[in-house]
Amino acid sequence: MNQPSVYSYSQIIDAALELIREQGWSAVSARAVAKKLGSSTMPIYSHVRSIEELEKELRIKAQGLLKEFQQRQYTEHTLLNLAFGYVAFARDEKNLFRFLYLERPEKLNPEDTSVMKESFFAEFGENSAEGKALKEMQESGQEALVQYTWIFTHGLAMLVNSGAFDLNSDKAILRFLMNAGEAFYLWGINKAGDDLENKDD
Amino acid sequence: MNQPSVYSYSQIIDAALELIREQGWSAVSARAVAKKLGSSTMPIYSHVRSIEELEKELRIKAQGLLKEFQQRQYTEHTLLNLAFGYVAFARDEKNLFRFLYLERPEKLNPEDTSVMKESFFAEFGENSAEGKALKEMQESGQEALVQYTWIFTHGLAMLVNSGAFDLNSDKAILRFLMNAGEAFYLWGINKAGDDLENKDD
DNA sequence: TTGACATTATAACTACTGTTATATATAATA
DNA sequence: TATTATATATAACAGTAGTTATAATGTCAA
Repeated sequence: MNQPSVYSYSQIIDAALELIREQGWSAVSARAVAKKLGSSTMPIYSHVRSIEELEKELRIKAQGLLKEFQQRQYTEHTLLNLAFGYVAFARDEKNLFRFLYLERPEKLNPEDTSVMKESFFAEFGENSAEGKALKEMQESGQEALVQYTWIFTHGLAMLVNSGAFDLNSDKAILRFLMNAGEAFYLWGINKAGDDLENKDD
Repeated sequence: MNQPSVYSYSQIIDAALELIREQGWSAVSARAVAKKLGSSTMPIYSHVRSIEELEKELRIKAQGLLKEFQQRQYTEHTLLNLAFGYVAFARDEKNLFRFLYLERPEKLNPEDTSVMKESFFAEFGENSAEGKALKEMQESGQEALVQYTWIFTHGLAMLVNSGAFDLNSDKAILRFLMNAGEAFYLWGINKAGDDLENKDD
């Protein structure tokens, strides 16, 4: 009794995402997506209530792509993979990264840090000497260690994204991350539960 | 032979800047500035060729405000003052910071790092033991040290700006910065001119 | 084949933008 | 005082945005 839609939901999302990739979020409009799709604006509005809703869907899709970057096995270290994936995404998908975190940011979900913490301990298991030392750190010290790594990773990603740092080679990025991580780690061991615990005042 | 203008250049800039402060760059338009000024759009165009030029002027003005933040003497340490001022600006002038570095970024001027490096050495003068140790580091090691500090500062500023970290107290910000700086510094001393020098491959 | 209905295209509405042409008012000069 | 240059206001132009009313199209069911 009806007619099959010729433009699918995913076609629309993909077209819009491609627009962000190529020209950034500011290039996304109902008409621009339609043009990319070779249609009028109507198919878009039949799959999505508004442009605002389209934006939400695009954010979900983009976050999925980021997740892919972060879940690849660049190294043996889970935490390092997460951090490197984040920076590589900022470098290789400049407009998507800008869309997610710079131009149209929403509140950073609290998971971001807790996930990093988990994988951090998954990495430094009970085998390594580092793992043992880490376990002896206070809870607050552990959290702080992950926080510091996260802050540094975020900073590096922004600067690489903006072009302030031109890190074409993956090795260079990895070295930055490893060096910083090592610095924080060693510092944390020495200061374990010392300066770290009195966090707010 | 002419009439004194009732709306001055600085009045216009200030009105526009206030708009950014309150509602972000996206709220700035010829008509919006005029409304804030209680005038028509004409006085704006008599002082400024276009909105694009207005944006340039606003960026200069905003950068001046950032500089003020960075030049205050929060502590004894010049580098720490620079870093803290940057983060405090990101926290206290959210929309101005977003205007400068997030929404409408331009290429980061290379000075940013070189300035930090200079003040870094001005701080750790020849008096302190740290200063001496620092001098013994290779040139590349010194640069890296400043880079790492800069990256961390940038990351912290972004996260504080976005609300991911809610650091109301100056002390908390200072502790983050000092801890990270100390970690990098100690790490740099140990590794002096070791891993640090082979920077790109 | 015909009727009903979903999908799509066209075009319009409203609201906003930067910019400018025109008109008005005002103050300094002759 | 009359003239003239300038500042400002009003209003318009062209372009864009989101959204939607209307019309055309095509497909399925009877």
